[in-house]
Amino acid sequence: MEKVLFDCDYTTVDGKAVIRLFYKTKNGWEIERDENFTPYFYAIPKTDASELEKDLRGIEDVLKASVLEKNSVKGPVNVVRVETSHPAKVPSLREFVGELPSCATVMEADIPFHRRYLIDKQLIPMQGVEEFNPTIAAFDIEVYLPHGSIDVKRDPVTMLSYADNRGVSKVAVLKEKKILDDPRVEYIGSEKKLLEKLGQWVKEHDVDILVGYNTDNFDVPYILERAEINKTNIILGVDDSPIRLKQAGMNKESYIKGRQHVDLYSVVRQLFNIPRYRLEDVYEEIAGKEKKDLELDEMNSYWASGKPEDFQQLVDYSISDVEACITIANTVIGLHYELSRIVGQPLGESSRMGSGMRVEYFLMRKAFTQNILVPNKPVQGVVGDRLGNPVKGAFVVDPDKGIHDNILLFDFRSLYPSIIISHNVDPAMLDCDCCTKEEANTSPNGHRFCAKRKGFISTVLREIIEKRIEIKGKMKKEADPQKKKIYDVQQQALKILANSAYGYYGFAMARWYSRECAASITGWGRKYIHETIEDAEKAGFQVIYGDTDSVYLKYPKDIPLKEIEEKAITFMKDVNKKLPEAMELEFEGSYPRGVFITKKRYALIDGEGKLTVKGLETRRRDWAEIAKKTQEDVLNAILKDKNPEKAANIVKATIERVKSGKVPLDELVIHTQLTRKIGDYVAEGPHVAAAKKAMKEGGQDFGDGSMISYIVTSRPGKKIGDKAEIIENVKEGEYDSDYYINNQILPAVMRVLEALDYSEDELKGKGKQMSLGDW
DNA sequence: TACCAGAGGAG
DNA sequence: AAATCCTCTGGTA
Repeated sequence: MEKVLFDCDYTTVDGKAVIRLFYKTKNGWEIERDENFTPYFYAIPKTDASELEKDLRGIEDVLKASVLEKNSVKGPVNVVRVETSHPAKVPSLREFVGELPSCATVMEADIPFHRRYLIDKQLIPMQGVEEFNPTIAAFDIEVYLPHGSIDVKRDPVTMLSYADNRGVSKVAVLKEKKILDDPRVEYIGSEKKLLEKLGQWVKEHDVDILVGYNTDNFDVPYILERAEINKTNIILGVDDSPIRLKQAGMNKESYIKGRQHVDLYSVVRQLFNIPRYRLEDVYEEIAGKEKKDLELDEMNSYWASGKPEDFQQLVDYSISDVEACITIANTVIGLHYELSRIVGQPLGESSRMGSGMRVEYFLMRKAFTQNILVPNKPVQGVVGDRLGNPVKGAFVVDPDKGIHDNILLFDFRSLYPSIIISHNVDPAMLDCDCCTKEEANTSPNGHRFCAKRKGFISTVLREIIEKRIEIKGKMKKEADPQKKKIYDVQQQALKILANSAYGYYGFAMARWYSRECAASITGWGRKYIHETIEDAEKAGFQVIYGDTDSVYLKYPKDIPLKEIEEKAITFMKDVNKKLPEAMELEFEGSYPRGVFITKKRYALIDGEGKLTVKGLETRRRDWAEIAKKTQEDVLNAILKDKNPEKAANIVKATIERVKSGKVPLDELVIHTQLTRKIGDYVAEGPHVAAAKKAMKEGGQDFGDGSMISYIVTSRPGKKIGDKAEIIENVKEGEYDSDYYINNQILPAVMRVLEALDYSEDELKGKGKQMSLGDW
């Protein structure tokens, strides 16, 4: 690999767009230019393409108009390719062309120019980047906040920290005089110079990928505002351009030319399923250990005091943040190199895409190679119609509530992707003329898909799945752990893409949206799970539970486990014989014991004694830790120790502890997210009430998306909301014991204990004694 | 008691 | 800017 493509954009020279490609080579950055790529789109004729072509000739801004054939959903069509000189001219020109009497519509006029270039030239960013061993650096700012609130106009940046994957860690501070002997600290008297340090460091260390945590929405906007106040620029681009901030819906995105900026916050939110996404939470999830943390008032007093020991705390904290970012980057960046390659767009852009956009750019790239016309993005009214017309989803079995022993779990491997490729589920294959009713793949809801040709989307999905199998095979054989890791990341990326295909068909903003496809996929899914349940029952199994693509079974008679397993294998083989070739029911494992509460809420213990909990409070972030922990202990007592008495004692002891008033607030805090602006709530729950109070009294600002961490206090009030206060405003011990006993611990544990009634023989009558009154 | 809004999980 | 199904709480009438 001679060079790696990092970025693509265009500049304007004499009114003409010039593409720039940013390559990293062994000798540094190289910018290649292409002056010969012109913006274009397709005009679709009402009737005759040559008539439309004639109408287009001589129109101002039309450089060239030529008839050519493209493949549409309805088959080959003649279209007119319209070229113009500059991307900025496209919006007005496409409107004008679209209004011509001979023109039905325009297509592919809504693809950003630099992305269009990468697609048309089939260039792949990040190809071979691993061999280059790129320099990844993290940055972070601290602001001294003596006023308790943050005001970018008033409060300067006091610290700027930096760490990279070469072992450099340092921090620039807004203090003139040396305080510490720590060689990592640079003392800088002016904020202007402090801000400029970022650009100097990035250049000095020749950073390839700059990362941060929530840098899009905090650090970069803050730095840019402070830079403006200080009349300076934040030069980070390899062409010496400043970092650029873009409004993207509700959020901001920031981009650097050439070297790529990745905000790990958005990356991590997609990749990990954890209750909270603060930097320390994510670091703990990855590293398995806690990160140094400081409270806001500690930070303020340490900065104000200026004592060496206090200042050292600040330095350590600030550096621990950027070092944590490097740890996170090291674990997630490989997958994002791969996603950038699959999506075919620069890392900075692909890392900020959701699943829908990723699928779309992947499909657009494939469509180009097959001369397929890319459908337009839907207009607002169409999006509204799609949203107002949801697609029926999966089937969930009402569980046989209570305790069960010797449970077997089966599930369909990649159910939805395998349905798509097995039945050729593709918008272009819908209701074809070439197949009779009998010949076509007819979905349970009556949609017919061609059985003679193969759809473009169903085919690329098949290729993805086959590629993944091939890579997994190579991965297994590979001995070198580093190469193994790369294969693993490749197969993960393909899995992510394949699993997004169904969601994409039902995504209201999708170009290739297809209600018929989405409904057919879930329709087939429901059919297969229903048939599997029937077959299991016919084979003598009891179906305890099932959801979408999984079934939990048990054999009701008391026969040896070995015989049950044999019957299970026979059942599975029979099911698989009937299934299309790409589909497969797999045996996932067995569980000695489980308790099923309701749909999507149950717990299982495996052969090693490991507890799996689904949907119950233990798994929810909007329940207090004390309720979650007690529920988990009770589940273990029942499923692992088979000892309901122990469960009862756990609950009694916890309640005593709560009553004593000595439970730390950490175990009582409830985390609930604001999912809209505070003024937009019709119903005011406790978290909203707590947030409102804190905003009124403390001058804090909780916007859309903020996590509210509150305590139900012992303060007077009728509603729970009256007693709810954000944790920062509550003293230890100031909590409402009755609330935590009656509304947190008891509901959580009783849900589990009440299920015991279903197997009284095992409980030897003890279940009956455990009612709410006994406590 | 019945109903709604809201949150967050499962697959 | 991927989808739907589902349970449960707190507030209100």
